[in-house]
Amino acid sequence: MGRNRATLADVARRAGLSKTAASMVLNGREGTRLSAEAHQRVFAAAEELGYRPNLAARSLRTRKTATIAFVSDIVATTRFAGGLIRGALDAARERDHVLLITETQGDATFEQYAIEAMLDRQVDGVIYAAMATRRLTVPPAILGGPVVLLNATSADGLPCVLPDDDRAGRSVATALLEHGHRDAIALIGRNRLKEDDPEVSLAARARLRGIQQALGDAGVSLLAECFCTEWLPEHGYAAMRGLLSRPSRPSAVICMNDRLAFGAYQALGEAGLSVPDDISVISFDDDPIAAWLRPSLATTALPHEQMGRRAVELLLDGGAAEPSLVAMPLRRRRSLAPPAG
Amino acid sequence: MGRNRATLADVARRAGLSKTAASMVLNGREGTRLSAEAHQRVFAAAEELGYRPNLAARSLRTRKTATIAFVSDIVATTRFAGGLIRGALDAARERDHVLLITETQGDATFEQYAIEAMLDRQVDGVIYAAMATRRLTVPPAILGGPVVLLNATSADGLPCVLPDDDRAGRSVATALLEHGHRDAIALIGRNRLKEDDPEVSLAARARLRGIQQALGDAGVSLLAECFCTEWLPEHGYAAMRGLLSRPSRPSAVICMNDRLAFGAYQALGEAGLSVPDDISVISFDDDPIAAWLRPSLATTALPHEQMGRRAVELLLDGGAAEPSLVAMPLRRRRSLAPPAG
DNA sequence: AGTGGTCGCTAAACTGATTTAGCAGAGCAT
DNA sequence: ATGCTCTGCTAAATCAGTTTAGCGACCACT
Repeated sequence: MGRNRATLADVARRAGLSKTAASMVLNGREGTRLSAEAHQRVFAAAEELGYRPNLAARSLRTRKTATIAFVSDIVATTRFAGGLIRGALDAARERDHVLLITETQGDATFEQYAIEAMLDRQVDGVIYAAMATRRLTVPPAILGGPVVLLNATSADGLPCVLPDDDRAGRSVATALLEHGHRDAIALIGRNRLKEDDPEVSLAARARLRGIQQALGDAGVSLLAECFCTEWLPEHGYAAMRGLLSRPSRPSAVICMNDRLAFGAYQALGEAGLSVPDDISVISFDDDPIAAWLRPSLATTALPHEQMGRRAVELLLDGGAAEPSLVAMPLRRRRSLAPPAG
Repeated sequence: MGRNRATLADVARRAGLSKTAASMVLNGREGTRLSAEAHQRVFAAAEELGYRPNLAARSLRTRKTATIAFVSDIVATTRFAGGLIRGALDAARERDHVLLITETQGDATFEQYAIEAMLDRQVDGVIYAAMATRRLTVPPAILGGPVVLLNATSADGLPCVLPDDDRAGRSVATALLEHGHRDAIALIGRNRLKEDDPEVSLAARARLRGIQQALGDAGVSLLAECFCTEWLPEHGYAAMRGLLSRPSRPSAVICMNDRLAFGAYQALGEAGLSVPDDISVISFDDDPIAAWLRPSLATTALPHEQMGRRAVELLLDGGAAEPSLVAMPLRRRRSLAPPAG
């Protein structure tokens, strides 16, 4: 790999100048008194030789590697992670940086190992990402340099990037109100653990609060709230069946995420009910399935790409200490309609 | 990041030995004549100082970085990619290596840039991954060192890792035969472009061939074959509606991937037909939705994790030149039953 | 003539590791 | 006493850059 690469010494020799001169010219150093002709010769020589600096050698002296560590618990390899990484990659590329990615799988030994491996490679900073939006404790080893938390916060007040779940909750509730739903709105996906323990989730509480605020402002209260032990399709299915067995059927349902909504759709389909004519459905995340469902599912998108991008920007360009909240856009789709009758 | 790290010189000084001695001891060099006591002192000093070698410095000398480039067109950030990366990460970790990940988004300029960025960092080798299993042309820049193609082949005969779609096709067909389906099996997802142009897809042709062979061996031929311009839910939906409008209804349907099957489920649900009592369904990929569908969808899993792992093994441990085929396990689920009546 | 400043450039130190070449001392045979 | 080998260790070169310190030539001014 990369054998036979021309070195700075080669360039200097060809240009008939010293390594010093070549280095300064190629780095565009101000204030050197090298002649225009010297500049020409160096650029020409570099061009002819296809010179590219050896970054290992450079970083040995400068202590900069133009490399960022992206450490995540498990985010790197899930469907939710794609956007985070893509946004980070894009922003990194724009700044001539590159990403060293690892995953700890929630294992402390792996984490320790991963962080050491990154630090040994002299990364310029660390992005520490979590799959579920939550509060976590940052391993002390990475506190020696720049760190940004992605989809997470910590007690240390480190810079962090979070989705604006609170506002998303309000958008979702407001969308239903706008369609005329009022006193027959049900909620699927209440979960004490997620709501009460910030180390488990920050999203559940924020989404719930947003929903409650928007409904409260409109003088509306929820018809029913279903608790779910997990936010998976099967739980949404069970919850929806529960709702349908009650005397008063809801006109609209808010699901705490799209997978619950997927399960809810299944239950509605089996019951012979139509979305949105009988019941409107709206949720959170904008999982790919949301657009595939029939009818397509209205939801608020987790702005993964924006978040990944923001994390890199915060890390390299510096930024505010308070949490950087990224808006979750509402995707208006076919699952919304005014209440029947 | 990593300021104040102890250097080898620090360790040597503390041990009362030369850098040479310290280096040799810490690298476990055979044949040095350093005393047992010298070994002790070096290890103790390294331990006390928390010494970790600076890999930039080491690689300057050794031309090894213990870093692998993972370059993909778009795989890194899609739901399908997770496993590839995870497998690669695991195998890399086991060999004390780390992954530098980039995505080209199919853009030649980005690709050029990404590859240069990796080579500038002296990576030990490149894994070049594609989202769709296909044949591609490798950029010449990476041919200077070890390369492994992941989910792709090339005309250059480079080592590559592919899913065994042919065998998966046979598994799928065989599973239906085992359930007693014979002359009423339909296929959804024929696509000339995918089948005929290896630069678009290798999977379509291989899956089809596997299916045809297994059915042919049993003396069975397909009841119907539906062509789809893409392999998305909407196309599966349309194809299934088409099938149901024909005089003879199939007893089982093979879908070329799970997204098509998802669409087919939707059409079946609307038509009031039951899976698997009225029609069995089986497909390919083992997308997460396959397990979430009701009833759960039988499918053959793309062995992403295994593939990513294999790529790293091939790259670092060397291996056969012929394509390394990874088996696609059959996931037997609820969507299979004997034909009705 | 001597002094000082600017211009255009370079030698050498430095980064932190690995590796080559070789030195000092002990033991042994001649 | 000399030469030889073996043991246990080290000095210095090397990798490919960046950076510091400063050199020689030329000019202007007193």
